[in-house]
Amino acid sequence: MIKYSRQRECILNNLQNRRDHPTADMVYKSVRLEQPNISLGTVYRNLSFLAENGQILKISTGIGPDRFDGFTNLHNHFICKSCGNVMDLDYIPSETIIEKASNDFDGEIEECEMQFFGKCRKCLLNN
Amino acid sequence: MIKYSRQRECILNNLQNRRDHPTADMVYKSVRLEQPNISLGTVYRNLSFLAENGQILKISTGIGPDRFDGFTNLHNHFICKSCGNVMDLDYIPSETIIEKASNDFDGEIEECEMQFFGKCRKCLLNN
DNA sequence: ATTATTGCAAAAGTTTTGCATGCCG
DNA sequence: CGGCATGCAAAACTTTTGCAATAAT
Repeated sequence: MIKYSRQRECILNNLQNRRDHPTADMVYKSVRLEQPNISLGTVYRNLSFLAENGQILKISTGIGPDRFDGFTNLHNHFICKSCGNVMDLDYIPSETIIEKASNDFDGEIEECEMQFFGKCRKCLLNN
Repeated sequence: MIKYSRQRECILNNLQNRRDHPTADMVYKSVRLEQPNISLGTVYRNLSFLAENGQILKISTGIGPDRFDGFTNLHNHFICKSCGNVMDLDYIPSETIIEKASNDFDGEIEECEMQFFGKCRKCLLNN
């Protein structure tokens, strides 16, 4: 049974009101402005909880700590290999990817995520 | 200037002779059978080196530690949400994904990786 | 009253790094 | 010889967890 928690609500609100893709620690620092007593452990616990419930996305980029995204509409991510920042990419292939990929695979595919890597505009200019 | 190292060669060979997607520690344990004095730090350093040089792939799954892949031909990965194992998926969309995605994006996209999530055959049966 | 959730702090786990030594070119 | 690479161990970082206290139903 799931009980309401002010901390969880703040974390979800925080993620839904920003367009970057913060780390757990960034969420922690930001939420602490409203909830000064919240602990980092609680942030981690709720981020896991919300991600498992599909209310947020967890993004593992391979560059630094995991990132989180409060927007769960269908989209993909670009990851800058230079600065590690994550940006939204609204392009979605027109093919029915999961369906086609399932033909090749002996198990149950539920989700597909595309990650694009390269250099963001800012890092291109700073070279 | 890059110098030859027996350790690096062993690590690369090890990855190219297995079809799983081992963690750094798994590579370490395996390579240590031939190179008993190799250290975990050296394994990490060389895995990073090889991945940056495009000789191997680094895979961040979001479930446990990073995985590595000695096969760099174009393919994608399936990640079992139950056991965390990584498997190859040879399906490649027919669209020119990167080209199309670049239209939406203000930076330079170099690579695209697709990760499929779900349950592998083994985990489906064990329920 | 019951139990999910929290705060705190310690622990676990992964990856990086400093430094003296060894090995390749 | 000069400098990259290694082994070792410590450190840095990220994330998880145990437990007593707090808060929601």
